[in-house]
Amino acid sequence: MTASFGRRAWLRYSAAMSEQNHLYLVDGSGYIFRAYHQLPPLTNRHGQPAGAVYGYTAMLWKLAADLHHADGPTHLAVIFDKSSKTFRNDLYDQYKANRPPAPEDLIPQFPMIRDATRAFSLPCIEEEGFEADDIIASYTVEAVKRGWHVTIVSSDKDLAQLIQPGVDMLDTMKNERRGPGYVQDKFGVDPDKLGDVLALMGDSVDNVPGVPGIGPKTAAKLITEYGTLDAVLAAAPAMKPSKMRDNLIEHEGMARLSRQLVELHREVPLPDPLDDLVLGAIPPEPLREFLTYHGFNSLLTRLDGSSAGAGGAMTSPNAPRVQMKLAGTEEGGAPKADPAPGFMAMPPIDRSLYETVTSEDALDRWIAEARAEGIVAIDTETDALDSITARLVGISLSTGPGRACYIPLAHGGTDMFAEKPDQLDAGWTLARLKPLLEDEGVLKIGHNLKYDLNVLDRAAAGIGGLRIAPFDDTILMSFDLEAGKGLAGHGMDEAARAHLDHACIGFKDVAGTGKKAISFAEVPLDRATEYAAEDAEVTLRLWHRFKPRLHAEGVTRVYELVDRPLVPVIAAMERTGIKVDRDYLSRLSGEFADGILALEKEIHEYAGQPFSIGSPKQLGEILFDKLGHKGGKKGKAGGYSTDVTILEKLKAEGSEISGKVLEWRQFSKLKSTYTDALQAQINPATGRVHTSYSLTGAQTGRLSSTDPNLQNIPIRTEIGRQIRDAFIAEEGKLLLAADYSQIELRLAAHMADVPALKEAFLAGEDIHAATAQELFGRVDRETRGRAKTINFAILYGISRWGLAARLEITPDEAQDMIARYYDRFPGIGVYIGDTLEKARATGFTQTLFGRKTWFPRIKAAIQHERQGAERAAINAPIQGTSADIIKRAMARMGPALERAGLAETRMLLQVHDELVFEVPEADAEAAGAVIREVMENAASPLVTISVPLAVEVGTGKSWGAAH
DNA sequence: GAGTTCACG
DNA sequence: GACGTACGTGAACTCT
Repeated sequence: MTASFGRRAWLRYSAAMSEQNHLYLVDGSGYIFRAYHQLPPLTNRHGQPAGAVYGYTAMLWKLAADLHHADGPTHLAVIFDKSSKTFRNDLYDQYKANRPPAPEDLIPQFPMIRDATRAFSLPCIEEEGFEADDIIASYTVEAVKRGWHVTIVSSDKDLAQLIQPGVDMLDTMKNERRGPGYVQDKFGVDPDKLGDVLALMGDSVDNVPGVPGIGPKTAAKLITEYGTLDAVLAAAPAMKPSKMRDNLIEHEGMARLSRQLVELHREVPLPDPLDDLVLGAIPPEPLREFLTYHGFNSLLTRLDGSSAGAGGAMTSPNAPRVQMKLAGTEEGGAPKADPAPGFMAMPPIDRSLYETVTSEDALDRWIAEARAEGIVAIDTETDALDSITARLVGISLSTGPGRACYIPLAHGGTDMFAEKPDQLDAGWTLARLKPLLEDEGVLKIGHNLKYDLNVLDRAAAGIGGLRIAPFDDTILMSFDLEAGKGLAGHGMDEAARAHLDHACIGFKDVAGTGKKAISFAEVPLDRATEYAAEDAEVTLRLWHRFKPRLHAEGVTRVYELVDRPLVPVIAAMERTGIKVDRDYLSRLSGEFADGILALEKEIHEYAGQPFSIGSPKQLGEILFDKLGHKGGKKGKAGGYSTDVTILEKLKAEGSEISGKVLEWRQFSKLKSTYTDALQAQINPATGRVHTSYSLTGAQTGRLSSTDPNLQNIPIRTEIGRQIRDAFIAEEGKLLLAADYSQIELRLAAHMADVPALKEAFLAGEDIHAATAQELFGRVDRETRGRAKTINFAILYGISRWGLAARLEITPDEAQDMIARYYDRFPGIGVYIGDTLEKARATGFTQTLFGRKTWFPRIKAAIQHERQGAERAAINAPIQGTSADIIKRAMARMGPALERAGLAETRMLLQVHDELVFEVPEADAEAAGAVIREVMENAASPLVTISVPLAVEVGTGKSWGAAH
């Protein structure tokens, strides 16, 4: 049989013999966009964007693999839109006119997707002047006439008009089959009435006008009631007077036009006869070639694995079916979301390829290679975690997959007489690398480059320091793409696991842990090379993953204009540090110690026994069990809660021991967290304290500060405030503190567009007093205080219970107050509603600068989790915009000061809405003016804020005095 | 390492 | 009817 029949002929014969033909019509064009948006923006082996191609290929694979299933395809074709102009544009020139142009990195994928189709040897159909929908409709009509089953592979709701007995739809991305019930569920009518419903409701995506004010619900109601669009329009004048009636009459023409636009053209001449669409053996060779070209390795593996046993695929008509079955169903047939480890644009990481660079020639080779590639990832190895004291131990570079090296510089410890491995001189190496690192034509990539910048700049002090430019930072890319999106952090190991499916060698694996831990300088060179070079290669690979995503996901602006410029700025702030008065702190520590001792005695006397006051467990037992105070259990572990609100309450009820415990807590907090800790943090070499800022620590885009945290130095109480006086200026200089006044409320007024609040800010009024006037009709201490609480509650995402607890009123009263606020400040309610709606629809919120924060729990089934996410989502755009603005100010500050001849003014600290500078006394006034100017105008020109941003500036010998 | 408490914006 | 109450952080301490 095979000898006398051609392949196609046989297939036609075999299809005719099967009991039930089943035609699959794939909406190729519709699929491209969904695959593009739903899949990560992968690149293929040639660095071309290919995410949509991969998604599409995987989907075809799965469909073809279903061939053998009872309801699988016997015939299959992929239909594409040929051009953007169709007969619908002649009907209505605005049709699809609001479509944004296809994303830049999608355009090259269109032809690649047609290639994919051909690689599967599948018919690829398109027709000038018609949309894919019309061709699909026409094939459907023809197939139904012949009694075939039809499955339309698409998620386009317009195509749901074709659903009927024997015709269904398949949404492969949601893995959902849709019959008539789907249309009923979703649109409230049968598929044959769907066109009328769509005509009434319109479609903003295709720019089908419809009738204003009529959405899916009303449209379905009308069509159900009157039967057809014509009947609805005819009946309109007789309807009871309403806006809807008026709209139906006024927009009758548009409704009829919309009907034509959504109508599918069902009589397009079929470009290929139905029988030619038969699906049979898929020759493996073209497919293999295609998969190999792109580097779709996971699919390639399946192809090879499955065809190995089916040798005669090309000659035996039965074999191909077996082949595809094996190929496509081995994993339950879900290749579409397969982030297959094999689908890396690059070969797997192979640590045996790394080179240890110990000669000048070898280093020069690597520098030349970096120049040739125009791109190099860099990572430094040191002997400590903090970048200010850490000593440079080695540098790793990577110029491409499998191309990475490690340059040891200080291995073998510090003992100058000990035997050390052969390695290059650090000073010579840095001098050699400097031109490369500063070469405008070579992009440098780091993962948390701020760290490397600090280490390298200090190590290169002898040669005038080191800049790195231009650069990209993959930790910031990760943060800007996915803040809040599940990953705990954005560190290299975690990022490599998440995005490269690769487990890096752990630091512990090379250096050990606990007592046996050794410095990286003690790690043998072979191990050190594997570890360090891997980090550089991983950084480079992460960059390849992230770079195309920045644009595709709309975060280029925040990355390039807000976060990335901050890296050298923050690095410089960390290196500068701030002077701290050790003697003063030591005196304070002593005073606090005395206070603690005296209080301890008193507390033990009240308790009638000694106990550990710092233990909430013991304290709870003393207060509630022994002394009989009431306060109930609260904590998760069943213990008593003894926090400040409880103790304040007890104190107000006359419990003297509670008051003493509060005082004791304040003293011991101040001593252990601040006066003692801060002294220990003074860098002996500089006499200053150098905090470390994290640019990726806070989901909203704020910075965070650690080791020590200089963003929570006391200020609210008089005793705590004394600690601020320990932060001082050098001789002949002053500290200058510049604060944004009420920046978050100002942003809320702008973003929610609240007229009353905006006016108050424009008039320079006391905003809490103005709020009190508006809410309570009078301003005094009490009403202003309440207004202030409510204003903050709004920023934080209000709940009646939260507000009730703060104001010590009932939740009902709090609810009334919230309602009053919404009433007096229209805009707030709308803002909250819109923000939540968008967060639920997209999964993220955005700042005015485009910063995304993801809220995966916004749809959590557990109420309090969901509500927590909602509150955070309400706050994030405001807190995040504020963070963006001060970051813009910081990035511009250095150049602005320099232009003004104030280069000696140094920025030291950032505390969310405050910047602290050290300035020569003589320059204080001029610097204050420049700083204010930069901060107040930091949003523009990127973003225009409709309320002024006010900045308060103060100076003094200490931070305390500068406020 | 989790839980509690408390310092900041 | 209970949930645990505001958003974002980091550090110190206790106890398992």
